[in-house]
Amino acid sequence: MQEKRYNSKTELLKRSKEAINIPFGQIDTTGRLGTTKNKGNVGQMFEECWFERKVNSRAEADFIELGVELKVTPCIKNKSNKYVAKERLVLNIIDYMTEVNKSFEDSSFWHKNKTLLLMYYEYFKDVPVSDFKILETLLYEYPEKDLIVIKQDWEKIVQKIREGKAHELSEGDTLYLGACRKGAGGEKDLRPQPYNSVKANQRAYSLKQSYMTYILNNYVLNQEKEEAIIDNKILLEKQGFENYIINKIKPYFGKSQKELIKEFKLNPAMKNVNERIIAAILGIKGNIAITEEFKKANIIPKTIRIEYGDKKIKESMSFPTFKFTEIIEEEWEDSFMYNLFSSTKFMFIIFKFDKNNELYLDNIKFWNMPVKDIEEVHKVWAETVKVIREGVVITTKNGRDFNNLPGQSFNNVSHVRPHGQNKADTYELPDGRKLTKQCFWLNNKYVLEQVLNKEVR
DNA sequence: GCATGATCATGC
DNA sequence: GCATGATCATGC
Repeated sequence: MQEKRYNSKTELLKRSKEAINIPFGQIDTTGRLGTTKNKGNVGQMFEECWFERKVNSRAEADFIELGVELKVTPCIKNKSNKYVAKERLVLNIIDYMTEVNKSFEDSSFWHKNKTLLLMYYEYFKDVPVSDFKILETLLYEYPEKDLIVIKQDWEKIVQKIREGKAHELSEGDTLYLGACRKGAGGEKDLRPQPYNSVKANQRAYSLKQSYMTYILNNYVLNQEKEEAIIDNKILLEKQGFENYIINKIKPYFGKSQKELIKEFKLNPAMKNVNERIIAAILGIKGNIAITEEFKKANIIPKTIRIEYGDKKIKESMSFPTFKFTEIIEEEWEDSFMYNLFSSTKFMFIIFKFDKNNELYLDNIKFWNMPVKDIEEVHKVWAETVKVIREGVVITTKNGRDFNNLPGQSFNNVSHVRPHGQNKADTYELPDGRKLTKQCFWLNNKYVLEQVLNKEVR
């Protein structure tokens, strides 16, 4: 096959846009779509059938003459009928052995993925791929502000490999550019790393799902921009994202909640008053969670209140409820909980009680769950699925129902407990009975240990 | 005091 | 109407 050449990025972009709204089945002239389960086949089909290029696995960008990498990527409408990226965008596999000797500018990531031709298509469950259509396309180059963060993400990933910790890499370590697992994770997907004899899971660079959603909303669908926190690129470059935020809040450490409420003229009755305080300090009007940077990086703020003397945190930390009939259909690697803990960074807003029981702002800590603890959540998840499949055993004592889902004594990291509005707030079990909505919680002791960075058990 | 169940209150 | 953060209640 004679490969077609594209003379300019404009010509390439124009060609990509001509594919909008044409069902994939009409574009696929080589039968690539229906033949394999290879997830890459949509991209390969476009490369071959639409752009008339040979499919390859070079370290170079697909359109080598223009330095443009082609990515065909799915989006879906979420519950609120808004378009979101369906998944992270997986880029090239990280060769731990060679990447450590490179600088960002000559890294394999930058070499191949400097400019992306993004083609977003809408994905529908239970609909054949041949019916999918391209929604919109764009040539994407990282905005300067994002590139600062992406460089820092890359440094963080490579630093971990240099420390002999490639096996501890996690998507939650970084903000926009992640190191996501690639392959099933079994023995055959283990790769050598240069500074440790322990083999590490194969991982690939990826743009986080949250970042892909951001691109979709802001550059493809041209929706309204979110409020941004970062307003000083030079400081950001110098300090890094986390320290940039921490340093903005630091002058207020040690101030009492009362003082801060007064200073920022907040309504003390607001249930999220602690988060409002931090938002006010950062100079933003809306919620921290919906600012541009927090959405892009999938950072969830969580307020934590520690009893006097660092003794304990009263309550465990809750997460969204799950449907019993849905969780039993999940695979761990694609499960909600795995995705949550492997790709989310949390911003812990730490308040402490002093000896007069007065609450004061103590610290800010960015945290993501270490891989070994994600494995603990895996155990709780697996037990939960097992109990639901076998039929939840409910015993009633003094008018209270007790179930055999994994409780706090089952595991040091996480447990499952009710989380509904009342007893009538239920989901159906696979056998038709109804049970109060449940969710995963992080054990209060575990959270305390992570926040204080020491053993408390 | 802790584990576990239950439910309140606010805001979207 | 419901998700979510927060908190209370009970009994071992």
